[in-house]
Amino acid sequence: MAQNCIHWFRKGLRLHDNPALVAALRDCKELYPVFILDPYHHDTHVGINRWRFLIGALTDLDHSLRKLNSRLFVVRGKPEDVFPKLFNKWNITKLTYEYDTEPSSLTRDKKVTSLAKEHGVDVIYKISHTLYDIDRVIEENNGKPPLTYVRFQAVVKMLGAPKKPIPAPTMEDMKDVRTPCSEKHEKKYGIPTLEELGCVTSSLGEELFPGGECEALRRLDEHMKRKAWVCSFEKPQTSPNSLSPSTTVLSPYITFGCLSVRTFWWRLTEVYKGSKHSDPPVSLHGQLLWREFFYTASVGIPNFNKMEGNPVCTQIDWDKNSEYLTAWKEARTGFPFIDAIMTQLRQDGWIHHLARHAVACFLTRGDLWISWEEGQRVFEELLLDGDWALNAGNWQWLSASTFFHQYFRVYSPIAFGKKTDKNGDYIKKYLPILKKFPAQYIYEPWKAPRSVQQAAGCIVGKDYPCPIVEHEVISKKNVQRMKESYAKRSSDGTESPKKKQGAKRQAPTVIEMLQKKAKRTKLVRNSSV
DNA sequence: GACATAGTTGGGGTT
DNA sequence: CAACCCCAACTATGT
Repeated sequence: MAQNCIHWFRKGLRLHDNPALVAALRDCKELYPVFILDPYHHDTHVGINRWRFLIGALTDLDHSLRKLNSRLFVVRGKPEDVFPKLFNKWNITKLTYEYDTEPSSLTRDKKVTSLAKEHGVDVIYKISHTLYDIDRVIEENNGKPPLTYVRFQAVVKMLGAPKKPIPAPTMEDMKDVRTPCSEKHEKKYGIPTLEELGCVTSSLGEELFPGGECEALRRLDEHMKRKAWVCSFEKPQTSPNSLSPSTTVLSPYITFGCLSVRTFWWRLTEVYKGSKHSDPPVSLHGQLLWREFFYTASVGIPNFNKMEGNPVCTQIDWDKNSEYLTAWKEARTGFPFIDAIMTQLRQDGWIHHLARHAVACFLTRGDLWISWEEGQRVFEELLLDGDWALNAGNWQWLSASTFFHQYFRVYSPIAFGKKTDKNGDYIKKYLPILKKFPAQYIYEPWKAPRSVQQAAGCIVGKDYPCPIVEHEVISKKNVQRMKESYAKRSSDGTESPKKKQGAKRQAPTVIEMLQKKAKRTKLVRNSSV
């Protein structure tokens, strides 16, 4: 019963904890590890840093596969065009891949699965991108995704601890397996270069977070050695504007699947064992559960990356303002804290979670009143850890559209950063034009007297932009606009009353209600005396 | 009085 | 100081 198998790498760019790959190796004679480069799918929202990370991850994967006497095949084309050809060419009998909950992936995988059936190819997929089977989580919560973290925690508690990761395949597992390779392999199936992907490499900065499974596991080891740090980790206590990251930055590796979340989870469990440690939501375990929380929401809520047609998202009359949007995107808002963060995002491909809060609030409900969908698009392009579910979920959160509703709490683009960086060293690192400004004015350089601006060699309005909005004024106005949107939302709810079965109780008359109220207050008074 | 359902209230929400 | 909504726990009502 020897099989010819394709293991299809998409996310999950790793050998460790890869159950679908292990399934491919069972009774396998010929193994073809494939990654599909779809030029139609990938051209729009992927920035150069993300491409570079992917190339790193694929290169590392190919190296690891070579050590197992195999190779990676990078195939150019659309999956639905590519697979029928490969099935025939390699006499494929089995296709394996890691389950992906993204709607566009599900559509794609459905197509490929039916093509496989037509070609007599067995399809096996396994869950290993998330800690839990997301559909199970929703089922456990009576068919609806939890909308609060507390509720989510209660649900996963009932499901028990996540599955343990499985080890990477060894030479022993590969002893009866071969990967036929032609001499034209590099030319036909080689890993792409940035040039092939149409990237302009002249603006490329230092590679702070190189892609790949080896790098991921090395970084994981490094962090897990810091037992005291791991055990005391509390996300809200980490700084958004430290000069080097105050958190692990393992997220890009998790996004691409260079690192298994289950491996991360169980390594943390080991480190925690027998020691006092922080707990969710603020702990490192808690961070992985946040990811799971948003994955669950993204699976259970239709149109999760949009406002319209998204049943849990508050409908807000966002402005269309390309001038503001461009200023935000290109780090020209005139607020140094915001512009520094947007510069770091573009250059490094990573910014701290709280920095994301600051710029997201600023773009949407705080200052510019631009739709969170615009911000989502920019993050998707620039973040190395840009993840469909997390990006959509967090943008909804920060814009107070879904999950979070205390819209009157607005981040100040001036005060927020000062808490952890009084001198503005972070601003000076990413906006060198401001580096000679005294700390007193670094968060609001427009307030500096002309003489100070001259001494700093930076005239506001000429060398660095004036603030595009007056935060104190606009943010108050926006809170009112939020209030209106929320009012509309709740009145819409009552206009279409839910039909409730078996509602046998009559509505009380006004008099009855008043009587009841009187009774209640009386009771309260009596009991409190 | 047991049970089911509707309505009310208060506490809390990762920063 | 509360504004927002969600949820659990409570009370009230009806079978």
